[in-house]
Amino acid sequence: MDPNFQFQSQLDTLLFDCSAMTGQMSPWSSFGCQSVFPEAQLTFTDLDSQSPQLEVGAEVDSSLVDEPHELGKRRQQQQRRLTSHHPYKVQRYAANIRERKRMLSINSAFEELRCHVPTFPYEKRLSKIDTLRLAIAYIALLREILMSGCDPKSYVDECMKNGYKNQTNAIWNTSGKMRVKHMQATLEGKLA
DNA sequence: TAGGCCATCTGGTCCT
DNA sequence: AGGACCAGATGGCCTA
Repeated sequence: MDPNFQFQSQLDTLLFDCSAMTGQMSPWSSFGCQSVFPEAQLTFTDLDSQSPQLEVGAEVDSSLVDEPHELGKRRQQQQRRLTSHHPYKVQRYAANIRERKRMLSINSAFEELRCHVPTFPYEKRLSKIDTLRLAIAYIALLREILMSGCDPKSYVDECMKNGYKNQTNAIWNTSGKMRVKHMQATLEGKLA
């Protein structure tokens, strides 16, 4: 069997599987967290069609030309890219797909994490770095509350009045005290 | 328009 | 050897 054809078949399978998995890339997806941002749920096929790389004018298998549906088009595109390619390019293309898949899974995890840190409904989407910093600060605050043994609400009240003792609280970035108020509301709602 | 954020590609390194 | 992971480079989009 032609190695290129075999490789293409494997890629087809991979891309198709990935399309089916859209929105379920993360091992945390069982949390049922819905992303508000559709771009975070791009399929690999979408990404594939956006890829500017490896556009080489090559022959297209005539047996694929008549395929009417999207899968046929995708196959044609892949066929164009993969046939008559240097083996290195084929390997590189496969590596790019794996890398995109890996990044998607990371982004999916970020989406899950965003769902677990307190933000305002009207607040703009947290960046990745803000998500990480806020998560760290949130965990630190929860730990402080646990260690203090105080009532969570009164602890947050105390923080509002006197400021924080712990320097990690300096990381409450973008919204400052407003975010603390939101935390307070969150704690009241969740711990009441 | 500059800066921030992001997706993607790429080559290097490490691991299995 | 092949895949996973990582970091640098690049270009697009958006916002102040």
